[in-house]
Amino acid sequence: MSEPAATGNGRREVTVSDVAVAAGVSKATAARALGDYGAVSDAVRDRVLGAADRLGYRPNALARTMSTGRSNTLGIVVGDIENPFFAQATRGAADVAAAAGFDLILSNSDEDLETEAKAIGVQLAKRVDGLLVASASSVETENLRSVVDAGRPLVLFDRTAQGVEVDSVIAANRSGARELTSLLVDAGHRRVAFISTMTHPTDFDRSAVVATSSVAERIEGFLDALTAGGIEHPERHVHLNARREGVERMATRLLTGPEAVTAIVASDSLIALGVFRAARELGLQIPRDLSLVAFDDADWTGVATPGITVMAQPIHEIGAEAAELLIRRVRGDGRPPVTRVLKQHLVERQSVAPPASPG
Amino acid sequence: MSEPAATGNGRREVTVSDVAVAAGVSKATAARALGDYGAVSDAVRDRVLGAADRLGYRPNALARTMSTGRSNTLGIVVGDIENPFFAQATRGAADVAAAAGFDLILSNSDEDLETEAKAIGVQLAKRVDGLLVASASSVETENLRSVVDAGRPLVLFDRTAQGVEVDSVIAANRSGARELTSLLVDAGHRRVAFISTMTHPTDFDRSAVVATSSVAERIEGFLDALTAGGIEHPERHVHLNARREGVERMATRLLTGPEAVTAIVASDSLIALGVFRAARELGLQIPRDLSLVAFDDADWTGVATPGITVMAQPIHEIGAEAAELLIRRVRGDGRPPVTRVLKQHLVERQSVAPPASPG
DNA sequence: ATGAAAGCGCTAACAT
DNA sequence: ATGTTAGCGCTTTCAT
Repeated sequence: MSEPAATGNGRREVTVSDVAVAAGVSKATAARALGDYGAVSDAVRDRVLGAADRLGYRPNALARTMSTGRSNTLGIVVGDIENPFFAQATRGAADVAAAAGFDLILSNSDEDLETEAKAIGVQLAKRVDGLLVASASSVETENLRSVVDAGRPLVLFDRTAQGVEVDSVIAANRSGARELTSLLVDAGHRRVAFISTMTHPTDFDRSAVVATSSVAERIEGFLDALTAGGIEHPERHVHLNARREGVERMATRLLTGPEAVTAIVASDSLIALGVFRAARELGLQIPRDLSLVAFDDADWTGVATPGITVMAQPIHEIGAEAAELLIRRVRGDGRPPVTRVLKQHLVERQSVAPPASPG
Repeated sequence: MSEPAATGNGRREVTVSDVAVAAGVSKATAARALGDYGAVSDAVRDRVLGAADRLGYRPNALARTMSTGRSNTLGIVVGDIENPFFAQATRGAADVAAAAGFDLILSNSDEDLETEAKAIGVQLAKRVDGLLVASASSVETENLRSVVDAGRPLVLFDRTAQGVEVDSVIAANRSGARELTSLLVDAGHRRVAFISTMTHPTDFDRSAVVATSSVAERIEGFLDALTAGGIEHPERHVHLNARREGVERMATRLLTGPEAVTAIVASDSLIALGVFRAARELGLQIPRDLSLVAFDDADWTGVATPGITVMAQPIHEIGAEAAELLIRRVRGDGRPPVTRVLKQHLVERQSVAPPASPG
């Protein structure tokens, strides 16, 4: 340990001790003045603060965490910060955290369990006071259990997890999907596809367990609507693994041939964008040749021609609410876990019409 | 310090000492095995690792940082993570950081100097090994100086800062703006407006110092093109403070009345979106009634009707390159600071046409 | 109100 | 190869 507290350029950090010496008081007194706790006389406080200022003292949050056991930091693990959904949810959480005096550490899981495990490991190692996670899997929950086992408060958002008894904040995906899909069915569509990028080992069948609960619920709502519309084998209309095949490629496949679909429900706005592009590429007009609806009121859905009808989620609020619940837990709230379900709302635009050739 | 290492639920953390005792070795040996450094016999390593596993040992990264002086963490301060530009740049940086074994801590500055100061303070307090920042001001640089003074490596991205001698990664904004604006001027437009949300105390005049260097450079390029086109008083065509007035409101103002502009250069894709909406609201057709160009190849610019002609920036690369430079500095690179200027490239779509009533 | 000293969990000399 | 010990910067008893 030749230069323990040395920075890259070889300069040593200014510590409480340095300030104490400069102010002619004990370390403890200096620390009290600097950390704004305990009792310090005004005169001494001024002297200490002055010295700190002069020396350019910067508190070491790590050392503080070491002795107090609290980091005043929350962690958040999202699929991909570039996804506008996660960006907005993160912003909602960050604002609440900041208002409560907490910092936020962000990690991407890439919707991959191993990457998620690493991300969580890092956060735990950094001793965050609590963790917000949109888990890569609602079924394989060891990653989440490890957080609970480590004794750290955990709040799930966007997705719940089976058998993990913690607070969760999600949207009413099933009813939202039902409403969205009904628009299509009621317009007369029979060949309707649901597209998700969710990774899944096989083709979808009714007994399948879709790893992400939010997607699973949307599928349920979708099936509800098809069933209500008297459409047989509704499960055959669900198409997963769009990431593997490529959204545009899958959309192109579904939109061509004798069995081409006349309507599509996109599981999120990124998928809808791929479908939109594929349709344009094929020379198909929305809504004449294809009716398209999606989740999330992304920027482009309002300015595209035609505007896309979407089910909007209160994304900021999801993040904010999750952060609020987490902070409450960090502060010692011991009530039984709650699951908050936030409403979605329909934004009708011009992307839905009856099918050209009914059937 | 009644329960120093206790977690929220009162459980005590498992430490190196605990593992050492369980494995029947000294703390140092256990630490060596756990931290994967120093020399440990295979037999002992297995024993230690086994014990650690059994006890559920989780390394404390904070303690490690305390003794090594390195956190293996980089900080990044952006204007707003919800802005796709920053989301992408952050992702680029995060990927490079992760590949090099660094974590990333994110803060939003809201393009506000005070908030930025706080954010930087937090990062410094957490002893990040280095800092990436897109500064709220390229002119008032005390925040950045404080980083340099603290001896932490600093890399600027998207924006440079006057008199702060550190690595920077920016895009070729002036030439990009010149090219983009020339499209308009060459098409015959004379009443062309440049819109930015940049806060500025007064109306723009030639001597004004625009706080954000990237915007300042875009303005220069814009003026270059107007001047080359023989347009007088080009500076009167620059409109700042669009955030204060509201982008749509400002666009509406500029697009109506006898002096209505026939073309607009939007300083970023969010502004362009506001202009697009305002135009639609006014019943103006692009490009017949209004030619619109912007920076950044955002999703919507490709699916809107008509497609918007944009100057695309290598956003990921900006973040990635910045992170690379920073990591190099953290590792001790002492070469003089460099400024990397990345090329922009034009994506021509259908939003530019000659003005309806020339002049 | 102030000071002395111990301790947070870890690493790094320095022995052995 | 392993153990002993000091120390990172801070907070917190416990005295005074």
